[in-house]
Amino acid sequence: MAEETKERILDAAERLFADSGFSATSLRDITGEAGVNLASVNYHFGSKEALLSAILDRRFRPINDRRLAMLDALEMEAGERGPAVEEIVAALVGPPFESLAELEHCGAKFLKLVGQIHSRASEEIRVTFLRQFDRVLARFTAAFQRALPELDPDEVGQRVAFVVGAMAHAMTWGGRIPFASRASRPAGDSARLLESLTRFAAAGMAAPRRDPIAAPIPVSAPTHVPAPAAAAGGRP
Amino acid sequence: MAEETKERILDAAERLFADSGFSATSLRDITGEAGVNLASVNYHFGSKEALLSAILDRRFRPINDRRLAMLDALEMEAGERGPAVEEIVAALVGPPFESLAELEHCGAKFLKLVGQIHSRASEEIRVTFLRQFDRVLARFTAAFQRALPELDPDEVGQRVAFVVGAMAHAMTWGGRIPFASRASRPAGDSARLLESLTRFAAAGMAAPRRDPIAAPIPVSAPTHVPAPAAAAGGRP
DNA sequence: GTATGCTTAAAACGATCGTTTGATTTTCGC
DNA sequence: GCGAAAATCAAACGATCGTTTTAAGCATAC
Repeated sequence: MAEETKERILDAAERLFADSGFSATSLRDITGEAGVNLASVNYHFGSKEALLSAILDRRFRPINDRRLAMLDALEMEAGERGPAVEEIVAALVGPPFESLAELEHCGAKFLKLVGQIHSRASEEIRVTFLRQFDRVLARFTAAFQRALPELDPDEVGQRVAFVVGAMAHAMTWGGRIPFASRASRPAGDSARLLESLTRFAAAGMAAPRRDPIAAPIPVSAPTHVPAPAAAAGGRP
Repeated sequence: MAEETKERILDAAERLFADSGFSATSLRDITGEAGVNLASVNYHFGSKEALLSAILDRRFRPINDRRLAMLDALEMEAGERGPAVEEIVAALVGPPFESLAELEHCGAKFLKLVGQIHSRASEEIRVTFLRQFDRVLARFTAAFQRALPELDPDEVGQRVAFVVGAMAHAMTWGGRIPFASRASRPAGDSARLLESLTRFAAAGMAAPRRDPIAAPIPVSAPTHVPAPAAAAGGRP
């Protein structure tokens, strides 16, 4: 019954962390939900932070392994020229959604937790856990740079960050925007969401490079836009 | 000295919430940092949650006002045909970065906080605060749908969500990916980041629509990808 | 000068937090 | 069946949390 207790704790904590956040969830909430003793968490995991680390590791290890395996297969197949942008994007954003489909309702809670970790991670968690992302994203960034040789490498890195952000947001909110009205629209299944995200990310990654000569981009209309109300202390 | 105390609290709380999160930051941390009395928070704002609400409102109101003003100007200028995708994107993602530049170091902390709110917001905060985003994004989604008439409206909505995610991630992490190595690379100024984001988002928004007839997208190589280690309980 | 309204100060409140303790029960190789 | 190891349990620990209370400062209007 040892392993069962650990998994019950992991499941309950995963759901509660995703719903209420790490700091706002108490060990008593978790053990109460899991139906285990309060001291079990510290017995099996050592501390509350170590529990969070175990949650993230349990879900992300297979996802990242699969990402790298898919990238390996793509590069093996493409040979010298390297895989296309769309293929690399699919290898990056596909595995999390496959896991989501496999985990059914349970996985959805985990993806909400992922979104939190992306924005708020204590120093301890970041160094011990996100290290595996380091190697994943380093490899994917390199693959993108080879597929987009006309781009500045730093530009590629930034665009990878944009893809990660769009992916994290999509996983957290299911492709919807979490606002008051129309918040509960079904908006299609996750396969549809994955396809939209892949298409969006591939187009964004392959966007034309900044022309170093001509005007950069029509970033804002040349009309004068009246700064509204000059709130929050515009420069005096 | 009344207004000064309130602003000192707002500034300190904004920074601490961004660094450590809402739940992990105590009122004693805030008042200690601000150099004011502990009871001042409850006196001026009523509660800790109301303080967070005030922080978000102070920064976001001018940003959203400016977004809508820019969109107004664009639509006024473009006439019947409506503004182009790149222009709408610029009106959506530009104002937060302009505020970032104006606020100097102070604003950077706020943007980190924004990323947190995007993923972890209590029910109370969501309904009272995010309502203004509702009207902003409704208008921008409509503008995008007019600029991209060949796309399914739901598809446009999803892509807007992707843009929001990429933007939130970029604002939180400054266009870098928050991982162990190379975490402190300067990666250029915020103007460069804004331009990259705008170009990426515009290309993603204008991605070709899913062809309802042909094969959807080469989403994964047809080669067999060995599921690595079958970790985390592949289907038995 | 005194009264009044707003703001700050210091202290304490009850509650809840993560963690630890020590005893008890269960498990399992022998 | 026995004894050591593993696991669970109830209870408590010290600390810190958000909030409240009570008193003191300090202007301005009478």
